Amino acid sequence: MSGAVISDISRCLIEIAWHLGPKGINGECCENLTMPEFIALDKIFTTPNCPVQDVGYSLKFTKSGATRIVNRLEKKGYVNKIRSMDDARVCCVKLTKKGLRVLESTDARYLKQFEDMIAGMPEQSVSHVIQVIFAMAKSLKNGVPIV
Amino acid sequence: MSGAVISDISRCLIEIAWHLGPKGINGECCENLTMPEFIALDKIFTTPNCPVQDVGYSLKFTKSGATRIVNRLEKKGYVNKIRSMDDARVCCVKLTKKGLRVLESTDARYLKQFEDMIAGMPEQSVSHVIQVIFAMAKSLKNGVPIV
DNA sequence: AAAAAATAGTTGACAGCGTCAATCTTTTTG
DNA sequence: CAAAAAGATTGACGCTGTCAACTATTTTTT
Repeated sequence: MSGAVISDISRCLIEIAWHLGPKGINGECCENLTMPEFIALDKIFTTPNCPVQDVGYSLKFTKSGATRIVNRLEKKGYVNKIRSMDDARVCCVKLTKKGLRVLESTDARYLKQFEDMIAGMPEQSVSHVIQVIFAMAKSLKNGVPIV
Repeated sequence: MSGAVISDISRCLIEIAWHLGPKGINGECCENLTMPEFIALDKIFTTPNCPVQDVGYSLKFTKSGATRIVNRLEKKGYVNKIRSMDDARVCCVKLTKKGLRVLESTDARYLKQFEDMIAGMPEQSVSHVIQVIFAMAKSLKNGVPIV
């Protein structure tokens, strides 16, 4: 790979991250959720008896950051915290009905963005793009944390 | 497209944005630059006599946000502001040597990330993935601003 | 079994960041 | 020339995550 291609790849990745992610500090991704809040909600949804810290792990936040984001979600009515029966140090975070609803119904923004993006790249076949996106997401999710 | 695929696509896009982007509020993307700062620097690099507001446009910041980020870059020694000869209202922002250097030498993190990502998706051909990434970035960059 | 260490979570102080609205300066318009 | 518009800046503000200290509970040591 030539130097030019390398820096182009960097720029492209940054471009993708920036446009797909929240803009500015108050960028909302859906309803009144920021992107980290959405990710937290999804983590809570997919983790049975999710401890507060697990939310932090999936966001790469410190444990106090985890507490704060969970508290924010609780204040917004999307989750509840319940002391674990097995270990009284642990708080199990659970989605409320409202949280489940917002999670299930807020793919709209990203789908729209996907459609706009696809519309701008007619030379690519949709199913190819979807394949690559799926593979990228899977690889990034499982990958070693970035230094 | 089925509902499941739609929500999968949303999750994937969020995953990609999150892992490629800065984590947490102080997420740095390279040296001591945040991702918006890097984008600003790149914009300044590619725009002759770049006015402060242009930086804001490319980041979708307000003009005061633009002032703030340019000031931050100036404080870090990456850019200089010079009053325009043609129009004294305008500040031309220019890269310093240090700014040019950081811009030229900080593709490493993203390249590493790209390589890690590629390594995690062996079923995809590298050139194919690069094609899709380029097309995605181009489409997102030119696309209509996201609501 | 008591003491020590580890673990989960919380909180106050703090700093970074972008917005808003007001303001200043310079340029353009009518 | 007066009024409006445009570029940039600034103070106040709110949101967000970190750090370090602290509480409470559980596990390990001895």
